[in-house]
Amino acid sequence: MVTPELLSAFPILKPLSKPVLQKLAGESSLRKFARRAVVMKSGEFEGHGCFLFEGRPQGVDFTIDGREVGLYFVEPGDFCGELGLFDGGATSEYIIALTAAVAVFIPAPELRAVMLRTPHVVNVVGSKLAAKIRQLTYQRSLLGLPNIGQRVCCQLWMLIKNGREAEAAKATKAIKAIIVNPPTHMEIAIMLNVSRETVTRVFQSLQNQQIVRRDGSTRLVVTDLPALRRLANGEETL
Amino acid sequence: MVTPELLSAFPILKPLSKPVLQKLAGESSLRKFARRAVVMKSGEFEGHGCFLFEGRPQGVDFTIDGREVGLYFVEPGDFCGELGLFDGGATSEYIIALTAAVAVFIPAPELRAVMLRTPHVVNVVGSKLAAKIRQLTYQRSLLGLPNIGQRVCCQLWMLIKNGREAEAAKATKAIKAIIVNPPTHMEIAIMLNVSRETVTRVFQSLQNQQIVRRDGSTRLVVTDLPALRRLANGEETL
DNA sequence: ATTTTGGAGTGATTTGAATCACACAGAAAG
DNA sequence: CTTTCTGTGTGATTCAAATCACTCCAAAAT
Repeated sequence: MVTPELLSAFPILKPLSKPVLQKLAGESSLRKFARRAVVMKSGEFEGHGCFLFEGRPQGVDFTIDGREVGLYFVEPGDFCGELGLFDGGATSEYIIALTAAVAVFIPAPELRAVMLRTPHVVNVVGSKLAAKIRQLTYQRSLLGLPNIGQRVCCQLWMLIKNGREAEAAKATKAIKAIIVNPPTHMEIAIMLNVSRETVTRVFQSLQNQQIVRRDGSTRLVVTDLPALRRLANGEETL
Repeated sequence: MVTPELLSAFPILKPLSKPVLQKLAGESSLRKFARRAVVMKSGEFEGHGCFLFEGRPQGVDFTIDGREVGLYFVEPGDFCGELGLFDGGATSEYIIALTAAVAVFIPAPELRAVMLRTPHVVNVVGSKLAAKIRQLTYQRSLLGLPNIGQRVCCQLWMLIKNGREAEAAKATKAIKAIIVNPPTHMEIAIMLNVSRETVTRVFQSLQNQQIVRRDGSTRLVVTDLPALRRLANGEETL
């Protein structure tokens, strides 16, 4: 079902030797998820590493009173479920498929064994944890922004930056940018801890000022990147 | 100046072999810090691992408008500056010596090389990052709570739990708990993203209901732990 | 022994975002 | 080809927390 070739499609697993991949493949399983399905559950000990092929699931958490808190997105080629790899602890969030998704699951203990023997893998996983910490720290600082318009603009800005890191330097100077499959207003609202209506109103305002434009339902065009940057930096207000 | 014996006083470094410790010791330096000195600066690439001997410095972050946010404390025998060890990236917070502090500094590249060769060390550092992620995630979910009283109570509850993890099981049943050196209202306010006055009013309310009591300026006594728990869980409202 | 400072407590007022309650379009499902 | 969702757009209303503008207190600093 899962072949070593399939596994080596993932950057992190690519440098592994044939035999190791072979063994991992034997223990892995391929799973498909429908929209809104739960890919990974929080609170599960010794779960699986989840390597994503298709889809764009979101990491979410829930508050004590059951409200959803959006944290991040997982992109194809990336993986999740790495939190328990070092300490065997539970994953802290749920991963939910916003669209249909396909992923390879590798049992955590096996993955962990391979990881500890392979400096490269350990390094990638460790770097990912570090990146997540930076991301969470940043996200938290966003929530501290008193101005909600600014919050939304920062989030948009981040979506653009993360969307194409290679061209980040260029993108900073460019005037236009396109966000494909942008999060829905609801999803943004959950991430930024505001109501959906408020997000809609911010977008309305951005559109009136010709800063963003919708292009069908799958594309969001930012037509005035510098203006967005100024708003995100708080130099201007909506 | 720094001897291998000194290094092996740290649990994480203890399992390392003599020659490795010898080499690390040669590259390390011992530094002393006065009260209020900056032990580690955020945003520094390829810094140092910092192993603490004496003192109890605090990890702090700053809000956009420059206010300080207390995050956690580093205890003797523990270490900090681990965020950049995997990816060479920058630390996300400042570490500030609240009291005089003594620490060994090991350059990050050297520490990193040793770490990648030693599964035990990699494991400890990785686990530490994972724990931090769990903590940040929880903190993030707190900010999603619509009821502010609940937020404050959750934070208090966490302070109690983290204060004495060993007795956590017992503490859950106990009726009283003492928080030594509690954060100021201002600090709580910044952590929870509310105004200082609001925190004061919540505390006022908690005191009126005989749930907490102040004992001098350095101690906060929780006199009705179950009530606090109910408030934190949202079973009751202030 | 004062002055200064930083934290805490408290009312009055304001405000901005949540909530409610819709309407509407397009996509997916029947 | 309807019907049902899901995502979005928009006004009216409400309300809780921010802000403001103070006082009070205790611990540092001079």
